[in-house]
Amino acid sequence: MRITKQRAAENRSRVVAAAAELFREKGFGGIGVAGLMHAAGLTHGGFYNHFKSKDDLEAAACEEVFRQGTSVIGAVAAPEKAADRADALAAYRRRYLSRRSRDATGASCPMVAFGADVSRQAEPVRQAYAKGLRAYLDLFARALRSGDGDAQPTPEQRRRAIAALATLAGALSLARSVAKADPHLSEEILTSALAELEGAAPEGGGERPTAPA
Amino acid sequence: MRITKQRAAENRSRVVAAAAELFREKGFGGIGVAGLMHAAGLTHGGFYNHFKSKDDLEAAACEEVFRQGTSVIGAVAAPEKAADRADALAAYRRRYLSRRSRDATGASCPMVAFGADVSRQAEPVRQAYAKGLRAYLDLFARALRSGDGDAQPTPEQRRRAIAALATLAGALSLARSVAKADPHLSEEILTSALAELEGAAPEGGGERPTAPA
DNA sequence: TGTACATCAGTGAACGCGCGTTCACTGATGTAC
DNA sequence: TGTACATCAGTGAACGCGCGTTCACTGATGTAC
Repeated sequence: MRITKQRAAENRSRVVAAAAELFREKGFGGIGVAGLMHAAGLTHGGFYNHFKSKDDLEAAACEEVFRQGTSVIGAVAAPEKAADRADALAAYRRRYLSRRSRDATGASCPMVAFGADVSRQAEPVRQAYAKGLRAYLDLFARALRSGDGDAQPTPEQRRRAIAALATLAGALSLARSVAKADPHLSEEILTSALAELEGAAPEGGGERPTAPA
Repeated sequence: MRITKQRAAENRSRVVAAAAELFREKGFGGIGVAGLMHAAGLTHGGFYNHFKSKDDLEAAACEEVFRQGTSVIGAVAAPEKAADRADALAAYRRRYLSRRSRDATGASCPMVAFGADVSRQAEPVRQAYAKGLRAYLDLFARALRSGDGDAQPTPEQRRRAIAALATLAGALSLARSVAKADPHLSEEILTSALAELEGAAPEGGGERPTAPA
């Protein structure tokens, strides 16, 4: 039952998409080859027509997830005017630290979904992850540059981008880890981190709300 | 070959200690019952004399790891004088965001080691984790209170404690995830987060190094 | 204190199960003429 | 354009393996007298 080359490529994409969702939701070890193929509407035997191994798919899924992530943050970094970027960034923070985003584990950002596991995976997965994170951080730093022109972010802006990303990812991870067992604490974590980031005015022009008057 | 009750209790402790280390290093799914028992110098058959299930040991290991963590942060929160706490906190941050701590995966803080996985584990594990995190956060907020007396931390100090913890855990997690594939980026993440936290002066009395003069 | 026996922590073989991977097979697609 | 055949994506059974868990057994410990 040979099928069209185009159809085969679509099938491969569906497997990668299913993996991108299910690996984030259940972890790399929490879903098997058979389950992934089934989620893509196929049987498990054909898996090795598309991928060298499960590791290979993990790397492909990692790339796919970062591709989505960089697309989102790319839109935040894109506006010409600094004020527009600041607005986009503020909206991004609020979305990132929302209950909706906390509970959408299958659509999560890769840093939170894969963070603890990626260093335990095979080398191609780690390479794909590192490459994705570099791209993501470069864009995030660009989103923080303060001028209206095309200037690259300063080292100071890059430093703050890294710290802000650590706070975002750390807070989402903490909030998610206690979401079921202590919803109140989970909420407190989200709102506290958000308040800190708003107060710290990552766009470089604002001031802390609690700063001495 | 029945053994002393005291010896049996010591054996149980050794299994929990091995699990606390190996679960952090390899993840809950990365080490099996047989491997854990072997690491404690026993054979796997006796496992169920001490624990109801692997889940049960996971919860016990989680408690153990938080017991260690709260002991460390408790020492930071303990000093009577605010300046002593500030010094202890600064030392804690530098230790937490060091290469040594990044590479010591088996001795890691539970937020980074278990963060992504804990919400996928059985309920007792999530309960143990949530209880541990509450205790840890309470102490961390106490470490940030600014007065010399016995005063509880203010809501503002608690908020900043949560945000600082998110930054610490997020940065360590990011740094660890790219440690092998991109050591330079890993280092940059550690130093950037540390600089941001030093600048933000979490003890409440300092000022940002980049604040307008 | 000494004796007799029940208890139970530890052992290692065995279980059923799900995993990643391999394989012979199918039959529509792609291609050579 | 039509025909003949090689290709190869997909199927489902089968593989070896490691996992969590169970079990009959051992023998020193703990206890009742």
